[in-house]
Amino acid sequence: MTKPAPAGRQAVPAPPGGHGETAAETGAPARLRIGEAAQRTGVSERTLRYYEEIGILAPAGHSAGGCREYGQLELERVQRIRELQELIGLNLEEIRGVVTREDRLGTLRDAYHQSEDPSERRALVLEALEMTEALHERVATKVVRITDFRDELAGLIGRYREVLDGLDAVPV
Amino acid sequence: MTKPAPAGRQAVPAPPGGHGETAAETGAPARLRIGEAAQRTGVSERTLRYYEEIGILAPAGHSAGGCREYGQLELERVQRIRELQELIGLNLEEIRGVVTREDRLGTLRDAYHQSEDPSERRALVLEALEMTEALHERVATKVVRITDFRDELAGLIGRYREVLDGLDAVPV
DNA sequence: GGCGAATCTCACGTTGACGTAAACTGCGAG
DNA sequence: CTCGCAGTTTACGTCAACGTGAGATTCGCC
Repeated sequence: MTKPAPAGRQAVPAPPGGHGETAAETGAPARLRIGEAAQRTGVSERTLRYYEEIGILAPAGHSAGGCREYGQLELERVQRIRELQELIGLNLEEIRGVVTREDRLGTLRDAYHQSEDPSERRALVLEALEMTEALHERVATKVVRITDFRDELAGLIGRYREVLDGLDAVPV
Repeated sequence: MTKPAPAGRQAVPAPPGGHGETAAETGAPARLRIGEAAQRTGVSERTLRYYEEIGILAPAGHSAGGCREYGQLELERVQRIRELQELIGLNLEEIRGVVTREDRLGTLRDAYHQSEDPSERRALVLEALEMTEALHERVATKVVRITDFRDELAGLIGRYREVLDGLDAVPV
């Protein structure tokens, strides 16, 4: 990581497209190489390669020479991964479970899969639904706990302020 | 960890005191040895020793033979540490910063320190206040982000349900 | 087509937070 | 007194999630 980058909540800036030739013109959805992809997402290049290595993030494609290329989808996926990792506290193994299930579901939307066995498609959606519900449950619990904790801190701050006022009332 | 223990939100059960001899009688505030302390807090004995090793949790005292003894305060402190660790995502180094500052402030409450330099006491409280405010800020940000994420998941669940209903409408 | 910057693929190193095994000790029951 | 258990110190092992070169390739600009 060369530049820490506020790590805040700015959305991943879409790949360039300076004036008019965004994607609809070129057909190619504006790909980034690993260096810039790393900068935009705020992770290291090594991290992107590692994510690929363990199978949670594949580049959108490769250049003729073999350089990884990432599109908007992949950048957002990195954000998703980081969110699950830092915010929820999942490890990459658990994250793999989440994203692969989402991927399998994503293939459903592709037209050439519409012909598949309907009951199997139902099973896929159901599986994704159940996993999402489990994740939601987990997150909801965490929201409650962390909210409580925040309020405790607020109370603590109030008491500190009182003590401080008490001390100020009796100056040196 | 021998018994996983739901890891939920039950308060740390106070050390025994079977019938009437809680603490006011014996003078000693009901100490536990490391094995039971570990069980009650849901961490391993190694973890308790490790916390001591890195200076974030000292046992209340030792038995004649050198066994560590933990009281209610220490058990709660373990919970606090785990909360900061798992819920907020602080590492033990950061946690050390939090708890030691709280400790230094805690000595203020001890009567025999009332005589200290008032301006120094003010500085101590101020320091703890500022650190707590910084932590509160950090936690508040996290609350917002994780709440958003939870709501996103809820929306996702809704859409999955719709898709599923759509599939069910066209039975096999 | 040449050159410096960016990427590539191994492959070993690191760090935090413990796990785990070994050898020793204190102590209450039988 | 001995057995056995819970506890102690010391020290090496582990695992995830990358960090960090080394040496070979590729990119893109002059």
